[in-house]
Amino acid sequence: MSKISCAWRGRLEHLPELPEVQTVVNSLKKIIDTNILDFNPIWNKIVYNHPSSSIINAIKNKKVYNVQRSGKYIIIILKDTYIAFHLRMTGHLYNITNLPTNKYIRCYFTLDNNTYLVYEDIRKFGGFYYLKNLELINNKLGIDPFNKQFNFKWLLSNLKIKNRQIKSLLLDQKFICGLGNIYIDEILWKTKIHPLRISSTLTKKEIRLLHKNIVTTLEKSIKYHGSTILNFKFDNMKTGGYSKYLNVYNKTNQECSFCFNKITKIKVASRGTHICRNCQKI
DNA sequence: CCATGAACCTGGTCGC
DNA sequence: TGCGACCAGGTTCATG
Repeated sequence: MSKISCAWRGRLEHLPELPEVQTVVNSLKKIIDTNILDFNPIWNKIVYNHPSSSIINAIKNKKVYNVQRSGKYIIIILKDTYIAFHLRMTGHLYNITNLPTNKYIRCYFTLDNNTYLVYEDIRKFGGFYYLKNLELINNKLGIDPFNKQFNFKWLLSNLKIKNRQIKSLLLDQKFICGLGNIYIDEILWKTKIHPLRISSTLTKKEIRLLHKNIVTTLEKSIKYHGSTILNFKFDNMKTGGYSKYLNVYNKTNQECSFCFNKITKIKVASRGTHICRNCQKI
């Protein structure tokens, strides 16, 4: 039993943000062109915008055209229909040959290639929207960090017109989509910006570096398949490799790898926030 | 406009 | 050993 709880602890360590969601999307490309034979909503609130049982027939016999990412959403494109999954904190979406049995499976889709698309979630915060178009999702999301229009000029002008705590603003998916608690702490530490700094007061120089660090940090994490443990099973554990590159997140009381001062944990926008008080000054 | 906090959840941890 | 209190956190919503 101790082995199990240890595994679960590891599993909870990191939450899905843009790089993790992109990694999941990449791993689900293999379900493209399969047909959905059946949908089993195990937890009745798994579909955000409908009673889950009411969409079973609508999903049956639909072909998967594509799987892509919008912000932290996983968009599964079916004919005239979209499934927009959000993993929230503890969600896991994966394609597997043998249906696992555990109490955290919230729903699964049976595919016509003898595999299953399984959704597991301890805390039941995740789920999906069943949609006819992506308007609802698009209205929730600001610019994607990998959009060409997300450049230094965009960031400069948009930070200047806001008077918000920089961490709170970067957490806002309607401003920039895809960032979350972990990468924001890392990015602000790298840029030597205190998370409580007001966005409009950042200097050009800081914003230039901030822009660069947002893009490069996400790129590097995607390269290492994120820092989230993906498709967890006892006999086949896939782990994202980025965890070892984290500098401040979950490093309270450890040494800052730049100045060797101790990392402190504070509260910003009601989130646990990790900073080096020496590198990041208000 | 902006900040804060509750609600949604469950498992893990800590203090007694 | 166990029990209550509290924490974690992405997002939405209500409130000041």
